[in-house]
Amino acid sequence: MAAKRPVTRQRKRAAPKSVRKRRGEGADRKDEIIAAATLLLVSEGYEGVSMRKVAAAVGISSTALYLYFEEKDELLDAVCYQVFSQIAPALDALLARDDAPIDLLREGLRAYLRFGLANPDQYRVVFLTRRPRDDWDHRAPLSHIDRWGQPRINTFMYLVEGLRRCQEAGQVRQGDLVTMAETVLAAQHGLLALLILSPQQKWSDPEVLIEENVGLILRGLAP
Amino acid sequence: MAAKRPVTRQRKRAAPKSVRKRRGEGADRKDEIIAAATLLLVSEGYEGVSMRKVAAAVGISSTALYLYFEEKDELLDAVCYQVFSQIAPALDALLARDDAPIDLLREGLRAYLRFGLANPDQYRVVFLTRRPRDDWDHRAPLSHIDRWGQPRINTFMYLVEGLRRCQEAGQVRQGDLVTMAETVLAAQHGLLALLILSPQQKWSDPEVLIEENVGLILRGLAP
Amino acid sequence: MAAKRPVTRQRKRAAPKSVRKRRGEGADRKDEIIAAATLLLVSEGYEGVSMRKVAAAVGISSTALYLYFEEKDELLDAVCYQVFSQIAPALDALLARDDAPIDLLREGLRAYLRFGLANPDQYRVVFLTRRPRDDWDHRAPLSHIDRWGQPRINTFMYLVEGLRRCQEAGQVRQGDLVTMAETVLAAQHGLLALLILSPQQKWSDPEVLIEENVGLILRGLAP
Amino acid sequence: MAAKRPVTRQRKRAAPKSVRKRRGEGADRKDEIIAAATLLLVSEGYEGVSMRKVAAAVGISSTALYLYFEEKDELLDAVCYQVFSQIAPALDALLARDDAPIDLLREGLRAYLRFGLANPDQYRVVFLTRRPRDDWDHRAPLSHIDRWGQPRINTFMYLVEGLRRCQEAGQVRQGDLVTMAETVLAAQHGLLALLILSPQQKWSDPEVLIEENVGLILRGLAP
DNA sequence: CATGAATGAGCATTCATTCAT
DNA sequence: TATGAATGAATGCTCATTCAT
Repeated sequence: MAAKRPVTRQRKRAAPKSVRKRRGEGADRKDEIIAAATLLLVSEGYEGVSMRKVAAAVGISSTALYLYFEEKDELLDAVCYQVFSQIAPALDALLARDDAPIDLLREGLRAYLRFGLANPDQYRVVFLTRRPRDDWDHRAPLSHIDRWGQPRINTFMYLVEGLRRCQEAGQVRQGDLVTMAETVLAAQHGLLALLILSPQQKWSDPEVLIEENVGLILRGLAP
Repeated sequence: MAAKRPVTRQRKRAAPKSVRKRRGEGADRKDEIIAAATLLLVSEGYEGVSMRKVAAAVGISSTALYLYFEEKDELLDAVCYQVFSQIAPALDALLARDDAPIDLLREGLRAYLRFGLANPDQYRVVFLTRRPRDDWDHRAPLSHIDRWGQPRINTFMYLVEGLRRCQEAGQVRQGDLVTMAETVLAAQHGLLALLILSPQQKWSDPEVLIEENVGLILRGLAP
Repeated sequence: MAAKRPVTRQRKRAAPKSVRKRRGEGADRKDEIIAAATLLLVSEGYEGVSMRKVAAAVGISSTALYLYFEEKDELLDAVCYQVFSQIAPALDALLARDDAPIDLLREGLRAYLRFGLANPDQYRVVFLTRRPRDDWDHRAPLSHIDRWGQPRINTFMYLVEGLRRCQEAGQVRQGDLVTMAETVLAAQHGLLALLILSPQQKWSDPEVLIEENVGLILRGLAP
Repeated sequence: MAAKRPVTRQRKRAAPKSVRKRRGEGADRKDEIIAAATLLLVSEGYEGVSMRKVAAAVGISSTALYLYFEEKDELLDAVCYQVFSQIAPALDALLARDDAPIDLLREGLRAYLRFGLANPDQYRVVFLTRRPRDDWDHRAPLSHIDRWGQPRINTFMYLVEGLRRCQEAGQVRQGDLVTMAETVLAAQHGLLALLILSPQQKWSDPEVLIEENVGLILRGLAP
């Protein structure tokens, strides 16, 4: 029933908007919008997010949305980025601990799955949707500035780093770190994909699947 | 009072159709429709498939679609079934061989990945698309009659069966077969999902990833 | 994993017509169609009658309907005529009895209301719908040939005749018979209109309303 | 309720894209829409009213309709309410007079018929059209707030009140007021229905029919 | 007699987006 | 900064009807 954007539209986002915000009000409003959209995304799912609904939720006209975001996709991007940036601190903290690397890896693997299951819609938007033009690079440095000048954090690199430490500690077999990380990521990603895209299936208990997944990966990585 | 008049009223529509679309040829037409829908599904995603677009692609009126499929979901079902039915024969052949179970499992795992990579669009259609209403049960018996009385083959059960034989032969650790199969499936599915949904990423060489994936899984499953 | 049910779904209508009709069955077929349409009209209401549904109910293609009726309205006409012709015998029988005219009138009034309530959809189609072109004359003779050469019976004239007899017997006040009949008809028609067009209203019990209606009319007509 | 459409609808097609329709002016636009819908309802019947047709008649896009009415039913409600609210004042005035109750009743009965005959289209809209979902209650108090919080006036209750006064004055027979009112309403309604829905019939003179109708009713009600 | 295939018009409603103010 | 008004395109689906066979 929902009408989608006609065709694949060009991103006009090349030039940053540089909204001049006075007294910080701009940013607040923007955050409000993102919050409302996030809520919608979470409660109604991807297709349930429409500009009208977001506007209604915030209490402004839909037109006003376009003051902050040039188009729907930009808003969705913002929502996802905001949510995903929440996982970084956890992984950061993990990396800072001085437990055995293998234990940290295990916890990191669990954390990733838990995060995905806790934010299925965002995960879906970011990782399970084919976007016409995808400007993301999983091999980018952990922390960097993206091509639109936005600061980004690359979760994949946390995994690479975790594996590197384990390798150094002799707790993980030798081999190319990136390939290894890709394989591990895939194994995790697949579980999330199944659980998120086919939620109506009678899968085993998520907690059990998490443990099985992490277990399989760690045994598979053992030297 | 009297009952009413019979008969002749003005014809509303007089104009004869000048050019007719070519007539359909029974099953051929149906296949044509399925093909067009598949193409659309692949190129525009689930939400991008509308009855009108399919009709336009085939070159018939959207109304005509309803001659062949009672509703949109039925058409989509047909598309998926057609794609899916291509996987089974290969797995069937595998199960028939009498090599060591672990070798068959390894080959099966490779075959699954190769099938996915060889048919990325179809894989995406069936396994990487969220269907609002999904009537499919991954735990159904390998060969069974579905609720519409149609014979079905369940690829997931090939995996369960392969694992069972390995377990019996002591080549795979003990544990719940279904959970184990789900975990293995996830690991494979994830690789395909990454490669198919983000083809523009600079992933490692597919053959290498296949071997890494299968290797990780088999080591992870070892007793 | 399994994909979905394929292709052709069961038609709801189970059996295609088993037996071929032989010669002279044409009229029967027509009656069959009328019967099916009547059933639909009654069970689903006016808007629920579509050519497709009628065809499906009879077990023929919708195209075939057009062999018997040039268009939908013609079929509906036939349905109504057939139904309304059922009231004539009852009124005929009434007229033939030799009770006191006033008693016959009373019974006739009741019969009309009961008939309308028993066939609300037909009543609605015939008397409560404004048809673009209405070729009917309430002052036509009781039994006559209409302009298309069809035999017709004019229920209004039963009323006139009933009133005439009462007048002759001194049981009804003097006055123009047609005007009087129109007034009586109106009083009855109005009750049916209310009950039929606003069935969800909490009207008093129909039987009570019938008696009240007939009572009001008879007292109003008294000399 | 004259057609207030101000107008200039001629720019329908001629206008190139850049030329905008004249902007609406709040309530005026709403009234315009109601007027157009009323016209359509009157000329094509309930089923003939579609949002598209209304929009086309007003000269705006069908989407714009939803700016003023949340759904079709809401528009239709507005149409009926607007029409209906024209009857009340006359009856109100009547009730305020202190003539003999029976005389007021007689005048009220005449007034009702005259109103109907003077506004046949509106009468038809409100009382001779079957609404799939009808939220009106003829037994509601004379003046009340309906379920949408709108003030409503219930003409039926004027009749009940008139009858009550007559009963009290011993000028009308005893009996349940509501049933009696329903019967009287029916008798009047029927006359209007006949005259309005079958205007091409050769009915007796309306003035004569009015007097006959009122006479029949009053004699029928006499103690 | 009958059908299978097809059509164009129509339905209510939702969408992202624009633009003058 | 914000809005009210508006739009074109799209959605799934049903309708009466036609026409070649």
